[in-house]
Amino acid sequence: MLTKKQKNLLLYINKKIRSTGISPSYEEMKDSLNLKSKSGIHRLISALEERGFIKRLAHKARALEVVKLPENASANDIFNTFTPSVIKGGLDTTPNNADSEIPVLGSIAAGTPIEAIQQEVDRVALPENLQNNGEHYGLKVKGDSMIEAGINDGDTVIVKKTSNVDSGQIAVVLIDDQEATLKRIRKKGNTIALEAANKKYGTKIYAASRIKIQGKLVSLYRNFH
Amino acid sequence: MLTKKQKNLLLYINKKIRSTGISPSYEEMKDSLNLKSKSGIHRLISALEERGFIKRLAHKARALEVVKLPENASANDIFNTFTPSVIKGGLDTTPNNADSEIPVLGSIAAGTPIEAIQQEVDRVALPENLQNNGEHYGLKVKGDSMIEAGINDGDTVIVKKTSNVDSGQIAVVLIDDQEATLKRIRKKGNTIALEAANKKYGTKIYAASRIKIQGKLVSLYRNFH
DNA sequence: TTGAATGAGAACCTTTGTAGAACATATATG
DNA sequence: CATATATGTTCTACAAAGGTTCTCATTCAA
Repeated sequence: MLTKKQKNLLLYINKKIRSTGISPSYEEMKDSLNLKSKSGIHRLISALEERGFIKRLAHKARALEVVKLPENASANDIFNTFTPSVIKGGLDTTPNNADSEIPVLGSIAAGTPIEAIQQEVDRVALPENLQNNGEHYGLKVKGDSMIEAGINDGDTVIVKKTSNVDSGQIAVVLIDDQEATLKRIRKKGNTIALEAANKKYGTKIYAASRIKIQGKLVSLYRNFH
Repeated sequence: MLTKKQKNLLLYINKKIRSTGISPSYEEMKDSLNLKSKSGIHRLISALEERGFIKRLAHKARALEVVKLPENASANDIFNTFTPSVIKGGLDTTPNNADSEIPVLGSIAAGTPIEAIQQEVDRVALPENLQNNGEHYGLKVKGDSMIEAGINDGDTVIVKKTSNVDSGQIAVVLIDDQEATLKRIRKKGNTIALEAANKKYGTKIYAASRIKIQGKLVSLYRNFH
């Protein structure tokens, strides 16, 4: 349904809105696509609107809204150019189980501002046994702070949205509404300890009021190349 | 409802859109079906539209949308018309999940006789980006010999059936047709070294003739409780 | 031979890139 | 609050590249 340019612009607009809450201007979009004239953007915007991907208020500044995203918004460029040499035995027929996919929201690590992880960077399939069992989202892991728990830099973790996480489990937490991190939590009275799984990083203890538990680690996914 | 060509084209379009988010052009579709002229594609597209499988915006570039897929697609149908390199028209998302699942064959570790891993113990969903890319199977990992590569006891690894594994990659190998193991391989002349990722276990070197490479590690799943 | 599937390529339309004028909206300042 | 200025949006125009549609000729298998 979309050309490459249209898709790139759509992803840029989406990213901009999700990370800043403000629509980009034509000027900004022009720069982001390395164009030298704004009129190209205008046509792309019109094409996106025509195809139902965005809505806009005509003649209003920065008044764009993303309605839907393209089927696959991630960097599967490798897959695109690769021609399989082995044929799989059984074909699958396929409906469309977009419903069983969850968004991968971005990278998480100590110090990541929460805004930075609101942006969808990929989509992964949600394993069947987790479907119908609450809302989930994916996060890309950055850094090695959980490496001794077998969670490596670049892994995708699947997190169940809940604030109900037992002491000793691994959770995504938000500290002071500021930074998001993936750590093992220990509840001790009115405090919560965040334990890294790497001797290089220590355990930090916070007042429970400073910590918001965003979700519980339920699954992990890694690709090898 | 559909001819072979129509079905294959439909599968190709679907795959392209789902994997890249961008509709293919007539030129690209022409190449994928090994046709020499775009006019054939035009006729196929019209037929697909007439039958309600796709929608398009007339006179717009790359403006196709897949509405539904054929009931079933067998490997034979594809073999007959596609050249293997393009095959797999691939459907990717899958309707009935059974088709997008792969067997988990049992546990693998040093010492496991090959028979022991022929038995299916579970099924897992195959991530979408791997679905059109060869035959895969899952294995439960037993033991800690790869722990420094972030592969823990109890993890499920997804393995692509192939004997084409580069030196330095992690593979499932069969030693003397007897035992199966998951190790990093290093090819050195006429020998193959199997490296564990755990200081407790050493590297073993075998004559290449004793080793059969069963597959390549492509992905890993873990569940937390 | 006959009909369906293929092939070539011209004709036509869309997309993209360029530039800049015209007009509307937001923001700053007296 | 009025207005100037800056920032944004919409439009026209032109050129080149890329895509789509069409007609007609050819091939191929039954």
